[in-house]
Amino acid sequence: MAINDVQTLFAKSLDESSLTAKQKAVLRASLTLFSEKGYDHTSTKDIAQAAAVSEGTVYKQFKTKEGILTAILGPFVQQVLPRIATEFLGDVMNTSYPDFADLLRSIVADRLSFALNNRKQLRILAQEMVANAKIIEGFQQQVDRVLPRVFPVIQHYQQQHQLVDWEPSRIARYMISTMMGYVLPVILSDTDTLDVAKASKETTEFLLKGLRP
Amino acid sequence: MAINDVQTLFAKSLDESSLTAKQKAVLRASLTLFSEKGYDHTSTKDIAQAAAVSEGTVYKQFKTKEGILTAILGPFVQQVLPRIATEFLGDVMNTSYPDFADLLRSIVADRLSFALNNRKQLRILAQEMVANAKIIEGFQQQVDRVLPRVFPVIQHYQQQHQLVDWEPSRIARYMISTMMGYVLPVILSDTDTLDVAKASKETTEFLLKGLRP
Amino acid sequence: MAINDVQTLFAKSLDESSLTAKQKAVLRASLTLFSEKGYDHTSTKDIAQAAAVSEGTVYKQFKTKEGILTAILGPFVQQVLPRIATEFLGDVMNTSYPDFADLLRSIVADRLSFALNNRKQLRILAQEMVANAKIIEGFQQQVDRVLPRVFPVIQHYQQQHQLVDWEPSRIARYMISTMMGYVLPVILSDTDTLDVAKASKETTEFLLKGLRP
Amino acid sequence: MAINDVQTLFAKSLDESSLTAKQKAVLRASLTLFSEKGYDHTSTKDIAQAAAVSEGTVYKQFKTKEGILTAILGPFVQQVLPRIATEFLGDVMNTSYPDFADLLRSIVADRLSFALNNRKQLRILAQEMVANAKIIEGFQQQVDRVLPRVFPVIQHYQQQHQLVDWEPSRIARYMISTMMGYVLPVILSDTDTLDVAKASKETTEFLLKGLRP
DNA sequence: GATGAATGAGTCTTCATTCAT
DNA sequence: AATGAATGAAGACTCATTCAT
Repeated sequence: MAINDVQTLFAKSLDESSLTAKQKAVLRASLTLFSEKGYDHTSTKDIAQAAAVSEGTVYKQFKTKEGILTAILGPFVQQVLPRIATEFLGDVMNTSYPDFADLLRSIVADRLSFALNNRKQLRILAQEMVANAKIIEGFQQQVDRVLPRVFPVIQHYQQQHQLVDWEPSRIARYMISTMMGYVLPVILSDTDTLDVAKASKETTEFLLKGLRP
Repeated sequence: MAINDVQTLFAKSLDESSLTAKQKAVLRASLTLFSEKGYDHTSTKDIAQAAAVSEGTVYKQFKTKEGILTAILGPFVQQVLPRIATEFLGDVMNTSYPDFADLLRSIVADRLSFALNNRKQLRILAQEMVANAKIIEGFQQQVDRVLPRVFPVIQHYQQQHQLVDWEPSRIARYMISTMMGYVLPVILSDTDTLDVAKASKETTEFLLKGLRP
Repeated sequence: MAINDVQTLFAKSLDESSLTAKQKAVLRASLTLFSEKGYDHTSTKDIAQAAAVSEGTVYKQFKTKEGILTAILGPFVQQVLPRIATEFLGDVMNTSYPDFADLLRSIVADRLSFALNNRKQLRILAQEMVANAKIIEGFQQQVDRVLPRVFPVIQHYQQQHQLVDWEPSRIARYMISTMMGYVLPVILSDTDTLDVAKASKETTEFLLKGLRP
Repeated sequence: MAINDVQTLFAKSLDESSLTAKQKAVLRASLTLFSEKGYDHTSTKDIAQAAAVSEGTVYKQFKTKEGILTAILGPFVQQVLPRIATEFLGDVMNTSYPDFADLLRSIVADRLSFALNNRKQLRILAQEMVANAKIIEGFQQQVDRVLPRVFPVIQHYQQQHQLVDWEPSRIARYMISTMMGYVLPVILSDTDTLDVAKASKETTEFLLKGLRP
C-alpha cells in the first residue's frame, strides 16, 4: 500500500540523513512548532528550547531558519509527493482496476489517509503556500508535473464509457475539490477528527454520481 | 443583485467611517500589502510609506497594527459576510426558484463573482485563518450561524424530489467544495484569472449531476 | 497668617494670570497627573483628556510640556517660596517673640500646615528635584538666598542664651530635618495623614530639648 | 565592622552572579547612568553604548529594562539592606554598649559611611521611590520589618534612664531624620562631599541632647 | 560537534510638537 | 481661540545569525 510507503519514505529521510540525534530533535521540534504557531511566529530560540539544544546547534546543519523549513517541506514537496504519485500510479496501472468505481474507492481512501497522517506537514504547507508566493509556485510545478500523468488513466475510463466525457483536468479538479472538502477543515482546525471510512464512502458516492457519463 | 451590495457595503464602510483621506489611504495600502506580502511580513513602516503618510498617522486611528487588520477583516467577517448571506437568502426565498437548477445557477454565479471581486480580502482572510487560530474560530462561528439558515432551502428541494436525499450539511459541503475548487487557485495565485461564466456553467453542471436524486 | 497667604498667592497666580478657563483646567489636570504619575509618565495627551481640552490648546499657552511644569513649579519655587519666607520673617520679626519656644511653635505649626496643604506640588517638586539636576540647583539657590536671612533671628536667640551656641546653619539643618521627618512620609505616600497638632507638639518638644544651651 | 560587609556583600552579588564580564559592564554602566540621568531618561541604547556592548547583549541577561533596575536595586533593598540590619543589630547586641552615647556614635558613623559609600544606589532608590509607588511600598515593608527589631534596644536604654521616655518609633524617627539631614543633600547633589567624622560628631551631639531623659 | 554569548538591524509603538482649518 | 490630524524622532524589545571556546 502507498500509505505505508509515504510514512516510510518520510521516516527514511530522517533516518538516512546524516543528522545527529540532536539535529533530528531540531527537525521534530520545528515540525511541531511550525504547525502550531506558524513558521513566522516560531523563533529559532523556541526551536532550540523545544529540542533541548543550543541555538548554535540549530544552525550547524541548517544554515538558516528557512533551511529548517526546506528540510521539512522540501522532501515532502519535491520527493515524497512525486514519488508516491509515481508509485501510486504504478499501483493503479498494475492492478488495472476494471471498474472506475474500484479505482476511485482506492484513490480516495488512500489520499484521505495520507492527509490525515501528514496533518502537521500539510498545515505548514498550507501556511507557507498562503503566505509565500514562492512556495506556491514550487507546489504548482509539482502538481503540473504529476497531474498530466494521471490524465491517461482518466481517458482510459472515458473510452470505456465509465466516466463522463469532460476534460481530464476538470475531472481531476472535482476529485481534488471534493476530497479537500473533507480534509481542509481537519487540517485547519486540529480539533475535529476525520472518520476516514465514512468520508471515503461519501466522497466516492458523490463523485461516482457526478462523474458518470 | 447581492453582488453589487457587497461592493457597496464594503465601500460604504470606508466612506461612512470617520476616517480621514489619509487614514483611508492607510487602509488601502494595508489591504494591498497584506494581500501581497502577508500581514506578518508587512511592517508599519511599509504601510506608512505606501500610503505616503507618517507612521504616527498610521497609529492615530488604528491603535495597533492588528487594529488595521481588524479594520480590514472585521467588517468583512462580522458584517459584510452575514449581511450578504441574509440578503442572499432573502433573494432566494422571495424569488422562490421553482427549479433547483435555477437556484444553483444563481448561487454559483453570485458566489464566484463575489470571490473574484474580493480576492484581496479573501487572500488576507485565508492567510490569517491559517496562521491565526482566533480568526479561524471567528470565521467558524459566522459559518455556523449562516449555514443552518440554508438548510431549509435544501430540504425544500429534497421534498420536491429535485435533490438527493442526503444530509443538508453534506450537500452544502459539496457545493462549497466544488466552488472552492475554482476559487482557491485564483485567490492564492493572483496570476490566473477566472472565467466566471464558464466556471459557473461547469460547476452547476457537475453539481446538478452529483446532487440529483 | 502666612498659611492663608500661601494659598492665596498660589490661587492668585492662577486667577490673575491671563489664562482662559480651559487653560486653567490644563494646569489643574497637570498638577494632579504630575503628582500621581510623575512628570515623565504623564503625556500631553493624558493632560488634554483630563482637562477635557484638545492637545492644541495645551500648547497654546504653554509652549512646551516643560512650560506646564514651570507654570506649576516656577511660581512655587521662585515666587511663592521666597515671598512667604519674607512675609514669614516679617511676621517673626514684628511679633518678635520674646521666647524662642513660642517662635518655634509658630514656625513648626506653620510649616507643617504649609506642607500638608501643598502636598501635590511638593510631591512634584520632590520628583523633579531627584530626577532633574537643574531643578535641584534652582531650589538650592532659593534656599541659599532665604536661609541667610533667618540666621540673624537665630543669632538673636543665641545672644539671649535661649539657643545653643552652634552655627546657625547647623541649627537650621536640625529644624528642617526634624520637620521633614514628619512631612516626607506624608508627601511620598499619599495614604497616611498627618496629625498636624500632635506633630507640631512633638517636633517642638524635641527641638527645644536638642537646641537649648 | 558592618561597613566593610556592606561593600563586600554588594561586590559579591556582582562577582558571584553568573554574569559575563560584559553583563557586569552593563550593570556598572546602568548604575552610573541611572544615578546621573535617572532611570526614565536613560535609554537602553545609552546603556549599551556606555557599556561598549550591543543592545542585544543588554537584553540577554536582563529581560527588560526594568530587569536592570531590579538587578541593581533588588539585592540592595531585599538582601543587602535587611542583612546589614541584622548584622548590625548583632553587633550592637553582642558588643552591648553600656552607654547609649557609645551605641549612638557607632550607629551614626556606620550609617553615614554606608550612605556615602552607596550614594549612587541610594540616589537611584530615591528617584524610584518618588516616581514609583511600588518601590516605595517594597521599601516600606523592609523598614517595617527591620525597625521593630531596633525597638528593644531603645527600650533597654530607656529602662536604664539613658533615653527619654518617648515611643521607640518616635525616637527612631528623630535619629533617622537627623542623619538624613546630613545625607540627603549629599545624595541629591553629587557636588558636595560629606565629612563623615564631623557629621557623626555633630549628629551624635545633637541627638544625645535631644533624646536624653 | 556543541555551546551560548554577542550582535545589530528591524519592529511596533509612544509622544512632544506643529499647523491648517 | 480652539481643534485634532499629522509628524517623525526615539524607545523598548526581538530575532536570525555568527563565532570563539
